[in-house]
Amino acid sequence: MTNNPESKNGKNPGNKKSGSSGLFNKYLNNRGIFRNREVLRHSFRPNNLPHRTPQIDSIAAILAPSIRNETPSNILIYGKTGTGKTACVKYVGAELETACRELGKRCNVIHLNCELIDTQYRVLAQIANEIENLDNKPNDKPRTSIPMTGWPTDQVYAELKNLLESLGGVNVIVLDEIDKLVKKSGDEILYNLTRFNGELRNAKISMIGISNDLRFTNFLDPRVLSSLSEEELVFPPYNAPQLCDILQERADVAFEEEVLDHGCIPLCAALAAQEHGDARRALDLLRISGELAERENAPKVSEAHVKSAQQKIETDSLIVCVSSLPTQSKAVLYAMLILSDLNRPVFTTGEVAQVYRDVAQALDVDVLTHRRITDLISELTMLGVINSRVVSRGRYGRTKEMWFGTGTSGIRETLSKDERFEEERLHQIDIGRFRTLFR
DNA sequence: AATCCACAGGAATTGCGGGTGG
DNA sequence: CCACCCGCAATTCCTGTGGATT
Repeated sequence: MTNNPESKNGKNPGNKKSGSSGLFNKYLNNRGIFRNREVLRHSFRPNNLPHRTPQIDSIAAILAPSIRNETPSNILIYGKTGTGKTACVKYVGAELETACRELGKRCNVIHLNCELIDTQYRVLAQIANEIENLDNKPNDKPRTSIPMTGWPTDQVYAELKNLLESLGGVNVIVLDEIDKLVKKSGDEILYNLTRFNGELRNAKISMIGISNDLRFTNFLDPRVLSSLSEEELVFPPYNAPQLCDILQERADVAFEEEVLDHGCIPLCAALAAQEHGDARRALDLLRISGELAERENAPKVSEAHVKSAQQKIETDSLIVCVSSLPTQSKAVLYAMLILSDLNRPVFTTGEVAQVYRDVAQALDVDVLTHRRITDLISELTMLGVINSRVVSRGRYGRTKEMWFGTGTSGIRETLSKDERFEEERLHQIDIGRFRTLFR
């Protein structure tokens, strides 16, 4: 989803020996824009999370019993992307671990990203392996008594139980993106995890589920739900002023003195606030603005840079979106391109369907029905590739008008990269016929 | 006021690939 | 290994409809 243009930044040094070409000199002499660009990445964990104090306090209060070796309640956390859920949980988790260590208690926080670890087996195995290697020094070679595949699930379950029992203490298991896990593998794992506490004498476990999807509880067994959501927390989206604070804090570290124009941060915040208050988006904007300024050797980051960064993010995501479209949708999109080449800024479903027929035949793919085309058009609208609205033209029927938002060049370029859209085939389409047809 | 176009878009159904349990 | 099921793309059939024209 978030593609990092970072890697494109590296210039190819060619075949010359390093240091001799002078290729990088202009970057060396340039007084940098960035002091520490890493701070702007979403993987970076700041040790201060503005506007999340209430949430942090709640989590801390709920987890507090673990320092007295008691079992904390399970927590379910909701919130859209970029609202700081993961950051807050990691922060509190780290604090809890250090607090316990000072008291000589054993308490582990195990963070699992369920987007990667998405089956019952992998969850159990991953927990076991993490617990085993908790006390390792950096140079110790990791112990893996449970293979990543091969064992029956109940054996893994038993092994993990032994492991927990032998180590003791409170274990907080964080299931990040838990909705992905449940959608893929069901809620059986969650049920099994809740059962652990009944079978353990020496150790305790507690769960924190983090979900982007507010409706995901629909997929849960009521018993699992009631146990998992003993406590519920909602992370609301940030508003523009709050995003400003977040950005300011990181910008102070990330950029050199005085390189940011005054309006940059408020503008980034405003643009990101329009899109559901996503802090990641705001940080991306700021970082890419800086990178753009750096690349063109500008002394400062201006609001214009922010605007082109916004533009870049938009076209980048458009390209990713279009290139991942199924062939049929691409064919529909290509039909629309033909229409717009005929100097028709807006076109109707019927026209698209007619042109599409020829496109599909030229591409040698199945020709879908009109009904299906309307659905594909709706999908393209949903994805923001095109704009559309239903209009009534009285005697001349009721249809859907559609048009391209920003220029077609990005779309055209992306389509031409699809091997099935070779020019040779597309030349078979009789564009002249349409020119006379729609007049 | 009645008509009627050119579709929108809902419901039911089919066909297909991938996964699952026996 | 096969039978089965589920999710999804796609088709078929269908009813609904805003408003210029008659």
